[in-house]
Amino acid sequence: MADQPVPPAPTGSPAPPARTARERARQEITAEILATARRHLATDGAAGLSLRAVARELGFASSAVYRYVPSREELLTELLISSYDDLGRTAEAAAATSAGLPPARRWVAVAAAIRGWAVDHPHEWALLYGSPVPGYQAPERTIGPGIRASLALLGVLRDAARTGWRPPTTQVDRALGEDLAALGATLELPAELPPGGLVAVVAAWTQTFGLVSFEVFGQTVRMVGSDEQLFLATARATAAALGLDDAAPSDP
Amino acid sequence: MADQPVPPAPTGSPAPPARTARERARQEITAEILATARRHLATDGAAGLSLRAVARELGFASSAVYRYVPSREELLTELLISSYDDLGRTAEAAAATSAGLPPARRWVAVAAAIRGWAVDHPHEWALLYGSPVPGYQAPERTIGPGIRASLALLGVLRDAARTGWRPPTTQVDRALGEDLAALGATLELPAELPPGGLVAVVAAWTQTFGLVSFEVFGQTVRMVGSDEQLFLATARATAAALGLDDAAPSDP
DNA sequence: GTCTATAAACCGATAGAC
DNA sequence: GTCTATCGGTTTATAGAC
Repeated sequence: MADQPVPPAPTGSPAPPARTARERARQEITAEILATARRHLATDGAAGLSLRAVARELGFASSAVYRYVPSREELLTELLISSYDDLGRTAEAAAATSAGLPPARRWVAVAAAIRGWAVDHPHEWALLYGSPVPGYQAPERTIGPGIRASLALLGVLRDAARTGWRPPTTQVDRALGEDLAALGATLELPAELPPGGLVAVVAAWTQTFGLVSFEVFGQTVRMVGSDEQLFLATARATAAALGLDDAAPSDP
Repeated sequence: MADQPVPPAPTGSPAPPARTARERARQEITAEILATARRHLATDGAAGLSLRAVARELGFASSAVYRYVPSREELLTELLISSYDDLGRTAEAAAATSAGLPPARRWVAVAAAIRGWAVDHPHEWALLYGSPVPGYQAPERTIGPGIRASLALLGVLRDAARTGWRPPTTQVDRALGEDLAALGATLELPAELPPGGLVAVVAAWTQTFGLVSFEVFGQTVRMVGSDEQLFLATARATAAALGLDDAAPSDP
């Protein structure tokens, strides 16, 4: 559970100009609060997240926390965003690393990266993809980070589509077809890709995230000996169902 | 939210012998407690379920509840089991009703029944398939009811396999192959069905439940106009990926 | 079988002294 | 910027009278 201490320059840029010692301390303490809250997710879940408990563990009064975090709601939002970003970075890294591989291999690689993160951070996965937290409504600004991992996974298909891949298609009515066409545009899939092909994409996406949730939430417990092997085999099956190439293109 | 009052003979058997008025009252109050607790899931989630709140709403002292339910844990277990059973019955009914249809149609019918139940009972779905409740470990006796819906869905494949259907197969190593063979036996799938074919079955299963969870938990919000149409199209795509017949068998 | 009363905690949020 | 104190709630669970 060695959480990274969330360095002062989270965007990876070369250290912003200069900051007062005051502000640095502020950011450091805020980061500590977030890290502690993240740890508390494991024992109490998102619904049981308590500012007081965080303060207690950090050794200061509950009221002091309010100097850094305006409310419990905001703390939850920050947790949500930083977790989405962490998962998103992981998925994007796998997509980048696998850039040269055949599409089917890339699909499995990115899916496996998402699963790996989930298994390493089960309580954060629960925060992101589990039951909604009662009384909490995620604000709009969580949407961007929230789709990063999915975009990274589906980016594999976007890249494959650029070199001619087409998914199997399903018959859809006009209304759904239009919705799917818009969705395809958002994913930057080529316009030649028929809306009916997006159905298979949605199926593959939900298969991937669905099995991860099943595993993390204990639904597959003791079903097979190695959940990882089952996941990988399933990801390969889904890549095959999508018709993705599993071998390098036939140019020498 | 008209919950059924959980009739005294939940197994459907022809009303057990005779019971004292005492016992009847006991069961009725217990059922009322359960129904109220189920309603509370909507506002506070499973993690926030409170015996006291249930007692307050029912108009008696908190300590009185302990005459009917031994603990909060047990109440959660009863909720879990009765919800699993309710969903299971729904899925089984769809499987029975669709018995004469071609396998692909049956798959869609049972999947749609599961989704329908989830949309009608989102908070119970969250209890069954969402984040684990912190500090609560479901006892063994929840497993039986817990797999009813999945068995009903996969029973469509069992029936199809009896008339010759075979799924697309995926290469698996020996260890996973053995695990899958055992799983296939549990599902009463024909022994001729190769273990590598079980991978596609697992994928189809996780796709179905995964999309339902995505929808119920708000992950697909505003993605398309009709979540139901998207679900149905995806279920058809999954049935096609499994290679299920979509037309009646070719005997006159 | 239901009640009151109680123990021994917990929570978010704020006021105001220092 | 941190503290104490406080408001106004909340909880599980038990003891013991009726």
